[in-house]
Amino acid sequence: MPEQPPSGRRERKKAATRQKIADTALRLFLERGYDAVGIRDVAAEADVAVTTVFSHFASKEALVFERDADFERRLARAVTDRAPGAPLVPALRREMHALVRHCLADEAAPVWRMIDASPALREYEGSMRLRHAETLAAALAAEPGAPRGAVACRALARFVVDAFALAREADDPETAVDEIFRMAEAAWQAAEAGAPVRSAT
Amino acid sequence: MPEQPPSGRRERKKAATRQKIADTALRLFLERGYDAVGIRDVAAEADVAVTTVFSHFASKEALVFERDADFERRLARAVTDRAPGAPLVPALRREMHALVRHCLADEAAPVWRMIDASPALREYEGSMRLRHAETLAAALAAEPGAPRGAVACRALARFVVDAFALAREADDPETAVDEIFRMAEAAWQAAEAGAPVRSAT
DNA sequence: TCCAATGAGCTAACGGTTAGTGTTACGGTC
DNA sequence: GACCGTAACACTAACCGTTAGCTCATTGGA
Repeated sequence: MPEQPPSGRRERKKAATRQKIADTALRLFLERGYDAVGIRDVAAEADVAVTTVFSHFASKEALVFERDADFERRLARAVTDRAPGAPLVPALRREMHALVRHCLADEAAPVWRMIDASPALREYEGSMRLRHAETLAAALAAEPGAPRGAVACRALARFVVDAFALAREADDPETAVDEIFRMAEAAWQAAEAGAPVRSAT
Repeated sequence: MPEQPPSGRRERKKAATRQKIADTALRLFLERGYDAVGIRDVAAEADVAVTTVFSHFASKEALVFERDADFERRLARAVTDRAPGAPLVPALRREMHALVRHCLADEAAPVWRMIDASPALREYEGSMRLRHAETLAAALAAEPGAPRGAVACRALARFVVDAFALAREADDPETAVDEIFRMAEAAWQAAEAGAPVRSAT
């Protein structure tokens, strides 16, 4: 395990720089609008070089979604860390309720308004969620009880992350989550019934 | 109907220019690789100005997906133009089979290989399909028989376009389409049963 | 103490995209 | 058949996100 050696000031400084960049960027974006702020503005305001920004974040859009690795982790854990024998889909539904509430009611509202206003950010979020769906699909495929095919797992995973996007835009997000998960539950059962995963003769 | 007036040379020339740009671009992309060809190369080879390229196509990626408005239309028509009383989901399934076959077996193979090789193109395809899903959702919502809520329509629509992406990547695309549409059928029925669309007392 | 690693910086560019400004050629109208 | 508005196209010159290539300096370990 050659992993912990650089444990000290170095790491702290790096993390501090990263945080400073992210905070500055978000502040500027909210103050002046995402499109009206350039990377060079962010770098200048955070007092770092442009290249430093890109050494911490892969793209301008990534500055906005700095915290969204949580989303990925929480969905996967809702599957893997649930009580033994607990049903799968309801566990995902509960987690999704929490995620939607979290991003919808919070002080996070201005951020989401900004995202909705920018096509670039919406597009970025879309492909980010797709990556999240693949992670979830992997977790589903690793489920011991009642295994479906890989395709069914990926389909359900996409359905679940789609639920997030749809609920966020719905008039009544809570109801929308429940509605979509009724569909997800049915789809998941149909995948079990219909595709015996080539193990039965 | 203020729509047909400019029917003449003007339109033909415009269409010809557009086609020449698209053909040139696709040829260059396939010859040298998508990333190795710049917009300036395309413009020069098609003997037009760079700004002309962008007056016909919204982005570099759009040059590759020139023909994919078909996809959107065919899905929507599979819903609206089917025989009266014919079941919805099987009609979509048949159309999806045709679409997958069309893009998979054809001489279109090199194009799809190119798309799969480029993150930019994959991302672009993703958000394009999302737009297609919205069109399909609108068609579903306009269905007279057994209306579901808008959320259910959007959810099914996304499920259907996701089917395309998943089938294209699956080992056995035909079987994958069938598998996913078994799930879709179940989901659609669950949406009917569960959400009475606030018309029953 | 010296070294290797690595974070951060600078300069300069590349490539997609857009404003701004003309210039033509077409199509409909008198 | 001359006339005018429109829209396609061209050209220049940039803007902006992103990257390459290189150097500097701090840090942690030998």
